[in-house]
Amino acid sequence: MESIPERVFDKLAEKNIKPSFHRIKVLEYLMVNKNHPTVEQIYSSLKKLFPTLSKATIYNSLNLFVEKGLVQPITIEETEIRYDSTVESHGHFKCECCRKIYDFGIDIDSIPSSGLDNFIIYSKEIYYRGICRNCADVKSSQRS
Amino acid sequence: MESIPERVFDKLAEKNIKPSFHRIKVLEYLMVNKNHPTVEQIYSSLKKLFPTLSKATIYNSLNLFVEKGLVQPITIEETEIRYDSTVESHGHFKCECCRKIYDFGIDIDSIPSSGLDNFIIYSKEIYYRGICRNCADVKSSQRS
DNA sequence: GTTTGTATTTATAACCGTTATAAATTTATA
DNA sequence: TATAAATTTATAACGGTTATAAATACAAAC
Repeated sequence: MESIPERVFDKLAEKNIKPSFHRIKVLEYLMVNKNHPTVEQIYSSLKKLFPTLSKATIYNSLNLFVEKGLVQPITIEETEIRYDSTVESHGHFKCECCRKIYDFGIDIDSIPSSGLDNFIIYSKEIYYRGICRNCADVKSSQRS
Repeated sequence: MESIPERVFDKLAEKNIKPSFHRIKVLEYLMVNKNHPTVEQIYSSLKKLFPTLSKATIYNSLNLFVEKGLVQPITIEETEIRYDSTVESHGHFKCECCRKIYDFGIDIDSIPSSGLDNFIIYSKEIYYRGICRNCADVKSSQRS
């Protein structure tokens, strides 16, 4: 099993992205923090380690990663984009109560669809919204 | 078969939304124009008919409709929200070439998922991205 | 028909995530 | 070391959305 720093280098090399210091740190952050962080979250975390960091660098890096298919943007929020370094098939669930975004298992490619004959499909995203188990538990215990 | 004006009234009544003049016009617009319009598109169209219309009214009406489950917001675009008066199960495909958003048939509820035990699910959205048939045709004919 | 209170609409400022721009810095190449 | 190219920084600008307060429309009570 490769370590994360090793996998960061491999992923960047695989997509022909020059492994600059900041790009490495941004991708590493995404691979360690699987909680679908926003630009602001990535920026404020890395800023503590590297005080000269600019927010534009986060945007530059992420936009490059998305363009190259290394990272998936999650548009489940209306206000800001979240990012996920896992591009394999899975869904995202947003709890309307605690606002947390959960991954869940789903095999998107096994789902039959109609009306897309001769369409070329690059990516598929599945978003569910509702109340997560934790919040549902709290609510039901409050009720009793 | 009910006419659209009749269905507009029924839908509003069903959700206990007072049928003000502007709300009727906004919902009617969404039910006639099934092309997932943006706020700007709705506003500029209705503005021609009712010159005193304010854009805030469009936002107010749409936010109310979404809150009441009458209309579905589509967040497939990174920059702006689109709206769909069809809340029944279907997917949205965005062409990266012509930017058009297509509906397609898919039975979301038949798809097995894992990791959401005891989660309460309110809504499901499926977004595909790629190249639509029209744009794919143009590209392949250019190539030859 | 007034009067009074409430809901809706209008107009506009403010907010905030993102993009654009240009200067500064770093990195690569010769 | 000199030159060119790429990256990062700092900040202004952009644009979709929300917030605010005034104006208007609507409803109920008298």
